[in-house]
Amino acid sequence: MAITSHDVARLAGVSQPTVSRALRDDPRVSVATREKVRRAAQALNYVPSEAGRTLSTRSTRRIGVIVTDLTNPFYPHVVAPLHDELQRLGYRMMLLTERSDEAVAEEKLLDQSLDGVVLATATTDSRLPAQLDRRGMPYVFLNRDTGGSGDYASVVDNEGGGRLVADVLVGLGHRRIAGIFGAANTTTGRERELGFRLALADAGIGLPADRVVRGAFEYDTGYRALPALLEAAEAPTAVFCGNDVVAIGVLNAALAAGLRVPDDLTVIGFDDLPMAAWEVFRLTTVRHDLRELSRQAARLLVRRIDGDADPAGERLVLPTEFVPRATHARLH
Amino acid sequence: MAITSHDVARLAGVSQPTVSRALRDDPRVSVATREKVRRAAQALNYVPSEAGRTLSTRSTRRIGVIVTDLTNPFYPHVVAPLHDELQRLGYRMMLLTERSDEAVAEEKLLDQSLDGVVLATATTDSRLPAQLDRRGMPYVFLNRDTGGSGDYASVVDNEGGGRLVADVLVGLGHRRIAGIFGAANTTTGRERELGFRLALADAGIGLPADRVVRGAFEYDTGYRALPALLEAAEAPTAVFCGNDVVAIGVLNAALAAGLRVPDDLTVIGFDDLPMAAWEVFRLTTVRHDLRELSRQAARLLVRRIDGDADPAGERLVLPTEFVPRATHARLH
DNA sequence: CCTCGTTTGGAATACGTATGCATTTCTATG
DNA sequence: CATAGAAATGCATACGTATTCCAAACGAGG
Repeated sequence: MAITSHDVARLAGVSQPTVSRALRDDPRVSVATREKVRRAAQALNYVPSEAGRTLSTRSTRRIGVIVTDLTNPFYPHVVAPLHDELQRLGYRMMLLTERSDEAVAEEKLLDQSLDGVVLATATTDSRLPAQLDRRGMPYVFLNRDTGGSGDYASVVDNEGGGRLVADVLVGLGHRRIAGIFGAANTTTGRERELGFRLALADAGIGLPADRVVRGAFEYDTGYRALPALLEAAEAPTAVFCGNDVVAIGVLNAALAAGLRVPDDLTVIGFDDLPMAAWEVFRLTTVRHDLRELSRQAARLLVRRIDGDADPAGERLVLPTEFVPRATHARLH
Repeated sequence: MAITSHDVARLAGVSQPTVSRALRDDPRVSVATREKVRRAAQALNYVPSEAGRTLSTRSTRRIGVIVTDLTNPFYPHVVAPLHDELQRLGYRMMLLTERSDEAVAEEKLLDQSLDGVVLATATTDSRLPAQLDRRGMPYVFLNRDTGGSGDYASVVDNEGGGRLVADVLVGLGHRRIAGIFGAANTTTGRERELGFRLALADAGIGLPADRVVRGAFEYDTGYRALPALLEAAEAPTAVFCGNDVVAIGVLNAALAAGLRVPDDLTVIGFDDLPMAAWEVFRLTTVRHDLRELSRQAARLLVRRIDGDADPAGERLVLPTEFVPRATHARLH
């Protein structure tokens, strides 16, 4: 059923190696035969076998992208530019959507079917990076990393972003401030919390335990956290959320609870997903360049594969910017 | 760098074929040597080469899923159950996210690196199915198909769903009704429109051209369509949207235009994405079982690959159900 | 003690492509 | 016209795994 280069060779009246060379524009094959081979390949609808090529060249021109939950709107916005940039660099993207990092490691990453890996949902306790290191598989972190030195990573200035928000909230007069941060085993969660806490501390404001929630970067985290925060002795007047998806969960919970935003509650997100600008939300948030974050990761990985990256590791950090919309207000 | 079955064989003191057999639990290898080989493989962290196996067996146990725009929240909700079901069936999912169907065909689907394909974003004018047929590559349509007979498809009763909505709107007293349908080259768009029109016609209600918009199943389609519909001589009192994402665009546009939903305008979607239930939307819509739709597609494809499917084609149709929430109201 | 059948393992090879090396076919130059 | 050199193509082989076929070893029965 499948058509091989041998079939093309037979039809064109040349040898198989000549077909291989002709189709790859090897200068060693004459223009005449090149044309002849091309026509034969066209006629037979020949497509080179990926497996054969891989086995022969020991290179797949394919890069794996690990994402645990595509349902989270954040990731599609990462995956799309990643795909385009990788394609531009001559690689194909293979999206691996596993529930957990670990299941992925053994079977799929190390079977020589990938030239490199982008880790988009790394946790600080994952054993995956070590496994990849051991097998010499090039990889980069995207958005999250493990916080170790010597890593290759394209990340955001999370700490700076957290600081931005704290400064704004303090400037608006808020004192009873709550935080719904990301999971403690993610650097995005930790760094945003750190920056936020440090800037609050600079202003002499504390963040008591009953005004702090940590959880996955999901809608439900925000949706369920708000009622809990409101039950505290002194309800917060402002909430900083680990990302936009969590903030949107909070906004919906606020609506369910009959709270008006921003009059009764200021809500601030992180990421500035397209969704954040929707009229129903008009979410005040922290922006960073998600496209550039992804493109940078792609380029860094390819540099690493080519051996052109700094052997000591490279950590590319993108700046953040405060985006005022309609979910924050001065405390009255 | 890479460890092969030959390395394992050397360490275990057996031949390479024995390694292959031992790790695949071939009864022809004794329990003792099997254990010996296993330990050697373990010690070396051996992972079989995908390319080598593919070349030898001519089977990849890998299925491609074609989706054009992951940014559209509909698709992640299809991809996740698809991934799980395929995994359950012993296949790996490879997600192909190309802008257009055509770019995909030549290079990626026919290079013998896939055992089958799921088409989730087919258009009626796509040449891709014909190409796959020509090369004997098994495939199924998911959600959308091309409307041809002899196809293998897992779809929704779109026409019935369209009828449901029309009946409800008529029953609520609406007469000036608008439709924002999907693209004309998709069966989902066409069938929902057809069912809607037929049921309206049954009630003696027409659908004039200035109350009809067609466009991609995207947020922007709804967001931009509403202002246009409102400019008509007689503004509609109800809008049926081709899917939830479009409806959400309409809801945001309504908010921007100062229209109250459902008092000023009834809005109805299709799909019942999790997002539709969010408090900010509470979208009245048409539900179908997206998980089952995906699982069914996976099972159908695997049956087709195994040669167990009906050679005349199979078209599995899931029922729809009306989901009343808060975006519809009786005309007063 | 010989023979036959069974069990277990190895040798050889196929899968499809790419590439180093040998070979042929030109062209140009003496 | 002979020959060196360049250009073009073919031959042989490697890549890693799975499988077909064959050989060895072993035990049982006569």
